Amino acid sequence: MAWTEERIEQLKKLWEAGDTASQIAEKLGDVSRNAVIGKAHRLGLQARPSPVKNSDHAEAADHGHKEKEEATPSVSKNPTVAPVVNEARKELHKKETVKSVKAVEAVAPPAVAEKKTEPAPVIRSIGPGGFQRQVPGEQTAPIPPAPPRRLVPAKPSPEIADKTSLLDLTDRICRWPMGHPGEPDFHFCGKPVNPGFPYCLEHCSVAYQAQLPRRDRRPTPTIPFPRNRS
DNA sequence: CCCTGATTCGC
DNA sequence: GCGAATCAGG
Repeated sequence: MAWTEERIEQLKKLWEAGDTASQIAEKLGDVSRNAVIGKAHRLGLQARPSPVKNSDHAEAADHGHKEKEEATPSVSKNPTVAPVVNEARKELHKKETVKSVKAVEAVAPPAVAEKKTEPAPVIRSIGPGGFQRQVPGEQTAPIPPAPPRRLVPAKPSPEIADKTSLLDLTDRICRWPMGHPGEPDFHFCGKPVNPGFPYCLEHCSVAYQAQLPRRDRRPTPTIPFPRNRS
């Protein structure tokens, strides 16, 4: 049966009232306990005391502490190590039952003071003169800004130096693109233009071709519109 | 063995 | 998104 509006409402109410998942499942009918739990999680309902979740019980209830508890003081608190330990535990649980804890500890190294401090790579843009700009949320200037006395126009790299860039284009020089936009050596032809055209003679011959008679033309291939998958 | 909730993962 | 299967503690 589907999760209708009403049933979701009942689920929320009963779950927050403290009913167990199986009780809720029974009251709603036509759903399993697992379905109730799954739905509750998907709805984001608050997690309630689970027997599996809290493994801190070692420190709270000290009475009758077994060697199992003293062997694993706070391993499950370490987020980087805990999954490994749990995985290893699952593996071992099938074969040996209890005493495997020490073996597990051997498998998982004592977490040698992992990175406590995140590097937190801050991306800053570089202002003129090479000083680093602050990012919007930043409170203190990261680097003492020491701009140079005056700004010198950067020289183009030698590969590009004699190439015709976008800024060099006039209506008298050929603007036929050489290479592909975005590539470092992209530039324009730059030769004198064929008067009245935006390109030089050579590139005009490429750009403008005589119209063939209709019957000799190749049909324009149809590019299929890509299916919109979701 | 029952109970519990949490998590995983194929559908 | 759904929920059976599974995990794991009480």
